[in-house]
Amino acid sequence: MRASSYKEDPVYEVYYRQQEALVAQLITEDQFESPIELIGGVDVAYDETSNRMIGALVVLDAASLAIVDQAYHEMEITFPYVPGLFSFREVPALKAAFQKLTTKPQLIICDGHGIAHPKKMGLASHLGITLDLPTIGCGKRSLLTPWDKAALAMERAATVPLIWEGEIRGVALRTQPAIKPVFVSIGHRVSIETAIALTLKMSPQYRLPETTRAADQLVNALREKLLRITASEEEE
DNA sequence: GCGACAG
DNA sequence: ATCTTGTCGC
Repeated sequence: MRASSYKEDPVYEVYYRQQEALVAQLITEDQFESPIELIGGVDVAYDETSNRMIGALVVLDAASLAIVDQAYHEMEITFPYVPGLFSFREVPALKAAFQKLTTKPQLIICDGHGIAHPKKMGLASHLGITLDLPTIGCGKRSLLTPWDKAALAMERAATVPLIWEGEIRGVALRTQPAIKPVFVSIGHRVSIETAIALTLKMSPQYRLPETTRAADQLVNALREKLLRITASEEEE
């Protein structure tokens, strides 16, 4: 497991310094009231043509997986996609969506990493600290490559650690037998054990957690609506 | 020097 | 992320 180098673009210096300040507030152990019954999922969609984005947050009942509440926020895109600074792009819209919720979740599973990030400040950690809420990072691809693919057993719940600078920053986790794993890490105020257990609980049937799938569906429906509006304005 | 690089 | 045609399988 090679500890790859991580380059910081001097252009974004101020944001890297901000990440260092945020890491000081990071909590990597369970700190919440049990039981967790309401879990949130997030996703963001983009329309580069209109330079607008939609952040969505869906709240599910952890036992039934039923949707309890949902909210979204549309706004201008204000930050480019830069690997390592992803959270600065998505947090503003997600924070605004969170504030519109009637029923707040007790924890959020994010579409992106937590501390499985070169500076331990992926989207999940940044959002968790911003909202002061427990969060789990659950990405579709690892940012900390490479990982030991051959060591990951085929059965559901199999894991293999993601190592970075000699530390276990997260795990590759198979949520379904023989299916490509997801990459789970501590976001904020949860242990890795809790992060894995809740990710599995919320992924009874598909590769991705139901929270992520629900947020994904909402954001795609909203995006279609946004594109129709953008198109009709261009006709005028 | 080039590549790799969450969504 | 978004774009984008077909294709394989339950």
